[in-house]
Amino acid sequence: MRAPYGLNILDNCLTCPTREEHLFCNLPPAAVQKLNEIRSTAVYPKSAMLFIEGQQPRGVFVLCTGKAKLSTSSAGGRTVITKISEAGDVLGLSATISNRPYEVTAEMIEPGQANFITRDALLHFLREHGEVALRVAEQLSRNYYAAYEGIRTLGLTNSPSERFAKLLLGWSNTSGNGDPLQVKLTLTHEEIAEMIGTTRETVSRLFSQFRRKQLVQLKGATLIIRNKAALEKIVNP
Amino acid sequence: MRAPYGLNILDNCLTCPTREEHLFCNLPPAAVQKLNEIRSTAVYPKSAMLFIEGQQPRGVFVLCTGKAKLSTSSAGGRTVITKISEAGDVLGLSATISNRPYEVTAEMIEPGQANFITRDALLHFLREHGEVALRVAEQLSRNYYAAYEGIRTLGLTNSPSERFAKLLLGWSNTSGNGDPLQVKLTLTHEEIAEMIGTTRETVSRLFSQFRRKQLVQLKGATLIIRNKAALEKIVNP
DNA sequence: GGCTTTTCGTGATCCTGATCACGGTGCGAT
DNA sequence: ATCGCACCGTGATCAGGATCACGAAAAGCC
Repeated sequence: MRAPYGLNILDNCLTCPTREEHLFCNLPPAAVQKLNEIRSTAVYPKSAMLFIEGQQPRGVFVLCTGKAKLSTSSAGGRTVITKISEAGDVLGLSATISNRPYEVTAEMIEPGQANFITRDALLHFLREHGEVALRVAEQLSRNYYAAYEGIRTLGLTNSPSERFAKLLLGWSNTSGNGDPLQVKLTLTHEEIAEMIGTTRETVSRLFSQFRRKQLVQLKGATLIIRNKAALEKIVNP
Repeated sequence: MRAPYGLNILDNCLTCPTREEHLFCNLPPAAVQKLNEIRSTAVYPKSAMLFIEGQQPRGVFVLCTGKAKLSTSSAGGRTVITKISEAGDVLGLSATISNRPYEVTAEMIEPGQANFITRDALLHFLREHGEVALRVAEQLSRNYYAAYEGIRTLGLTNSPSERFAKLLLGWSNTSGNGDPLQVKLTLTHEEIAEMIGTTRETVSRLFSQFRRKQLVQLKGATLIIRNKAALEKIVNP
């Protein structure tokens, strides 16, 4: 089955290859079956908006493939990216549960597919499947932890270089492969800047600086971590 | 009934004066009754620690009276205060639900009473009272929102004066009385600094500066907001 | 009431990162 | 090919806070 943007469409949650790993995916078959019925699915191009900060919550999106960035902006045009979401992530959960406006904007940065579940259907489903409600609470707790991690990096370390090093290390842990550690870069400097609360120029300079110090090396869109220990020392001086 | 530190002890959730307002308090009588049975209560002096960041979660605390500050620290000794909790707040909820270490330290800054519910008892209670589990999810969502608000202020406004003005306005909205708006100051400059991610000295200077500009006025421990509009202009320039 | 301890006010210095500015590079569209 | 556009690299400048330092004021404590 083919879709726009050269993607395969996943048309059944029960046979989804990443089913085991995530909330709403790793559930008793009966529940997944039910989910499979109440969801609708769509494929989104790059820079499509799933929802926008401040909108009334329509429901949740379960990202099946692709990547999305979650961000929040100020009136002054400043933006913070709070998370890069990947396959399996549930977007808009807290807003939908609590019926408050979406607290972030979700924008695709790599094209992909997402399932949508309306608020009503979700609440109805949760009431029928009490065991899943607790899972939701756990997921919300995890989100909360992640948010806290954000607060810490933004609040406890007010030097961009520290935050930058921390970000690189985070990447090397989650998506890093092999030794030397390689990470594929998908974000622009601008976006990186928005993740660590600084400016595009500073990110550029940090890259240069880290390259000069042999901490990292750049091969096209691939970042190679050359001196992990030194990076860790920057984070915890 | 009298307790140490000159406080009255509240010995029954059903007759608690703030029962109406908060999670775990505003519940069907049967549920409150049950809660009343599984909780234990204690009175804490100033600077008592309810729990410490990184500890395995023992359970949740429901603050009945007094105030507590929630903070998180880095290895480098830097500290951020993420919230000042007041009567009715539930502390340690997300850690307890998800069984991860407490993500913050909770320290009393005004003596008060707190009920404690062990993790096991809470989970058992939630499984018996399914309707409360959703309430918990809602509460977690609210916490999450609050955390987001923190990220925004720390990430979107990197000028201490902006954050300071924002903090003052926040105070005037929640605890402000009368016109001119009066707010009782209970935090030290150091603590204020930890709330807005700056240093003690900068907070001192900001107070002076705001006083010189007639934005606020200080009468002992009482802060009077003289020019709310100007403060708002600092926040949204 | 005197003692220690915490908290506050403010000056002087220094340095980092924001901001502005401009040219280079790479890539997709036509 | 080449035009256009988004992205990147780097220099120059500048201000706002962090940091250090010290004394004054206020708040607990016998």
